[in-house]
Amino acid sequence: MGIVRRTKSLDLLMSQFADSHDAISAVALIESLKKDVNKTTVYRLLDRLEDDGVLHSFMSSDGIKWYAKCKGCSSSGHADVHPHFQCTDCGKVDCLDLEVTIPSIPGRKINSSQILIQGTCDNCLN
Amino acid sequence: MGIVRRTKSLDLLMSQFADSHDAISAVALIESLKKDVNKTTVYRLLDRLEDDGVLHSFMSSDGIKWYAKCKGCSSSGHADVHPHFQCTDCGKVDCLDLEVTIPSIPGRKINSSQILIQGTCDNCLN
DNA sequence: GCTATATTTGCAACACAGTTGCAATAAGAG
DNA sequence: CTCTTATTGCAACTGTGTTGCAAATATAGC
Ligand SMILES: [Mn+2]
Ligand SMILES: [Mn+2]
Ligand SMILES: [Zn+2]
Ligand SMILES: [Zn+2]
Repeated sequence: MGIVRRTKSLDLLMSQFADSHDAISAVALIESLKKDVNKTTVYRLLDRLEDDGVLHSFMSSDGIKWYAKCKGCSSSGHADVHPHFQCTDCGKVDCLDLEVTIPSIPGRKINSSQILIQGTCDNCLN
Repeated sequence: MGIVRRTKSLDLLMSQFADSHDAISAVALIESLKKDVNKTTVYRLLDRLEDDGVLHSFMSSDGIKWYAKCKGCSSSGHADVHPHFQCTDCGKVDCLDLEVTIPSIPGRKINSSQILIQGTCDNCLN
């Protein structure tokens, strides 16, 4: 169930991701679009965009969902796997272009892994 | 705000963690204790036990909170940092005794990291 | 451009994990 | 045993996300 029609809501939502590669929380998206787009629509668009490989999502440790643009993913799968970094000072969350190797675990089959790193971003360090 | 008094609720809760080192979700704890302990009490005990370094917690990707026993932690800090593994077949979640190295990131200070690995557990593989 | 149709949307109501205020209960120090 | 204070249960609440359904609208075909 991906995106079929190019709607105003879709353009408004995607424009939120236009300027940067930072992640944006569903809650923040709903807040900044609330004049124009119903929250149900925001959630539904996010779901479909994730299905399409346009956005990917992850949970922060406080249980809220974040979205960011994919690079090189498609509806057949998310190939763009990477850790995420949350600044505990300013709250900004972004995707890290970083390879973290998960050692294989005897007797278990690993399908995916999510890494959330917390700390202070370069903006907040200075 | 840690645990001060040895209560019946506390014993009942801790007995859930007695037999294994698997993680247990807050939701599952509330369910299995519901005859004897109010859910508010369960949440409050879990908070305090985490403060005391007796339990540690983490979120699974569906946004629910899990708890497991600590090894060598105290109220002054959680030292026992490790990845968690969730079996997508049977739902079991456990702590991995495994060191994963997070490379340092230029311009950022890392304080903590959470790693959640998903796959199939040894029980479900056979 | 118009029409038909399937997709998308908004709304209200809901689900569900977790929290809060407060009065009642009970641990345990003395 | 008594008193103080931590703990508990309850009911009501918060916040994120979901669902059913009727109304709106994108767009393919003409
Ligand atoms: Mn990302
Ligand atoms: Mn653990
Ligand atoms: Zn920052
Ligand atoms: Zn399993």
